[in-house]
Amino acid sequence: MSEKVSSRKQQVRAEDVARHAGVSRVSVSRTFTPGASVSDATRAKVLKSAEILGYRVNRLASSLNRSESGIVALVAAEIDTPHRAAMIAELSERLQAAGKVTMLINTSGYEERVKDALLQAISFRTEAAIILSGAPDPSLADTCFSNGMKLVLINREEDFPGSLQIGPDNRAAGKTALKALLRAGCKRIALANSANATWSIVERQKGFLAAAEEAGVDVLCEVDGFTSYQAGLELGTALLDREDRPDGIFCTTDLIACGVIDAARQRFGLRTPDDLSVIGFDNIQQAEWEGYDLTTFAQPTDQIIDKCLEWCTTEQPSSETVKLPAKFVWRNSVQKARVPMK
Amino acid sequence: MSEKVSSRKQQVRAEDVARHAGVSRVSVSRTFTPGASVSDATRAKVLKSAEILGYRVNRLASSLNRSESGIVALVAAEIDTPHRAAMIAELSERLQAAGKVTMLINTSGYEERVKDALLQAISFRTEAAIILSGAPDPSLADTCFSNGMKLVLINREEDFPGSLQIGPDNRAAGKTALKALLRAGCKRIALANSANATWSIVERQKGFLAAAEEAGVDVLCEVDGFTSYQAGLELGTALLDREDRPDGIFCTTDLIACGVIDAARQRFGLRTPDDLSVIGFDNIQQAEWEGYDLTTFAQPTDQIIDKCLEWCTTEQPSSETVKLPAKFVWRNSVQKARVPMK
DNA sequence: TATGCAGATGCAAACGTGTACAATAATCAG
DNA sequence: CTGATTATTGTACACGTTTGCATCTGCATA
Repeated sequence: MSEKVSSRKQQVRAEDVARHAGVSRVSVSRTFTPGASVSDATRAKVLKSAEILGYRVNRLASSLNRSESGIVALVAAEIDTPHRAAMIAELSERLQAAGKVTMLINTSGYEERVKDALLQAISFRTEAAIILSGAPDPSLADTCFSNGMKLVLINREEDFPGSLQIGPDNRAAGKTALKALLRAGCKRIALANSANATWSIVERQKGFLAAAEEAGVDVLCEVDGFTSYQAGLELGTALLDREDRPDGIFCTTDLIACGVIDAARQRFGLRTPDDLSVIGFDNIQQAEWEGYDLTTFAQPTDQIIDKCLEWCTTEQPSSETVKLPAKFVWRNSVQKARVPMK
Repeated sequence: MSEKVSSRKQQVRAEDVARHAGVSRVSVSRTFTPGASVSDATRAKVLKSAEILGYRVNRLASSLNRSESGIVALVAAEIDTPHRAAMIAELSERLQAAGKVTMLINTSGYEERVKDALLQAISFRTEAAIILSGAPDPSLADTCFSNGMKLVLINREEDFPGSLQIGPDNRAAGKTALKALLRAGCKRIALANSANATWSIVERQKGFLAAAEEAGVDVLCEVDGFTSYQAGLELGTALLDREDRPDGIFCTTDLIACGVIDAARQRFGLRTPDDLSVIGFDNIQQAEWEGYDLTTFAQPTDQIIDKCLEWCTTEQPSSETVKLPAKFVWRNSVQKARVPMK
């Protein structure tokens, strides 16, 4: 039937344009290839015919004999989380500006899905895969490399040869958080973290606890639930319900911090910063909201992305681990300093 | 130099696998093509060799002579906005489950970028483009169709032949919002909306105002800023600062509603629902947070996506406009009914 | 006029895969 | 054992590009 033919032939090819413009097929290709040699007259004819016929270069086909596909894979879980969403928004924006195309691969759920994601990326001959959550099997990474793909791990610092590992200096931030709480005069200091936390989130906890040990102060640790607002509510409730109620809490995530603040306000009638000092991490949009006004750490998103793009566009990039300082953002969820700096 | 060769030849091809397994190249192709005829012995050999060599079918190449690329474009602006992010998370998840691959195109900024986005989608022979914000030029849409691409417009109901237009029934929701405020006994009713609102958001406003006129009540209209929390803060401040301070506000967006509630609480010491009733729209995650506990409308996300996928996988789908009811979500930002239902 | 040169164009061969068709091997009924 | 049927494999071409090489044109230089 004719339907079969139409569903087969419906694409406009370079040859159609060539025939319409009365030039050879290669001239069409050259017209759309920057730096190729075509006369102005030919180019004009081609462009006009292409416009009329609605022709667009088939990048699937052109990727075949060019070495670059122009596609970059973004692998991430829980992409509706504020910080993750902001990261993806920025990354896709910048990739686009750099002439790349982003393929989004959602890996929420099983950890196994990172593997499937990378296999998919390989299938589409992605130039690079930027992994925002989780980490691949080393052998799988090798398969990526052997197919000419670059690998970026954000927020992972494990030893992973051949890739770029980049993220904030989580330990240093944890340390800074403790100092800030001490300087605010907090006497009973606590930490609220999720039991299902990412590697990088656990690093923040470690940095915080290490600094506490160094300073010789006890820290009340409450670890439970997921990295979510709801977990924050519960963690906050558990902490504030104690007899030795803490007066300073470091939350490993802004979402948790928001939950803790709401628990304090709605369930205990406590206010930040007067009754309770709270510090978060990520600087999500809600941290700026008037109801929270959260003192927190801003992820060095811009610098991370800068480095990402630069590394990915390098010809033969070498393995690299980059730790960038997270900027401490002073707002109003922590008591003004009572203890003077020495 | 050898580097040039390696950067050229580094991809593992079906032919390499064939040679390694001692079979013909087509047998490799058939092994990875569901339903093709290969003997178990051959398939086993091929799979083993493929595993060893790290071979993956090049989908760019296979898309050339199959008619389907498996790629679906997601076109959206401001993808770090809570509702948008949730939508993208769900969509990418479901597309993946349906065996599709999602290409994310960020169109924040100029309206013109929707055009570039679609041109890019055509270049990659995307099977469909799902547009979450903005609308394309009709002539451009035709180019899409002539290249065999399907078009879905979410949250647009303009007449757009050849595409699926789907979204919540915004007018009906506006109407429901007004009734709810009246039933709560509100005397001075207001509407808070952004001056840069989307088409669908304006529909909510129209529905609300139409219902008000029908009921013979005056509505205080405050329209300014962007569709953001900050705009909500300012709109709320402006409204609550008036002599005839409103006691019921419909916000066309949850983000605006959160801003209004915070303005009430932080700047005027007013609480919902006692001093003020507030209704939002979108049912973003923050609406559920204890500090807001916002009564709002849930977008029929699941049904929208169901319909999307079904329509996109239909062979020759016909133009269709679908309006789905938005579910009213009762929480605690609106006074309990003082006026009995009649 | 002959020589060289640069720009424009065409031919043919890739890129890596899927599939119609023909050819071969295996199976089975008689 | 023969012919018919089926399962498997191989050959050749198609998909829509880009690109190396060769050709051709026009033009300035010696």
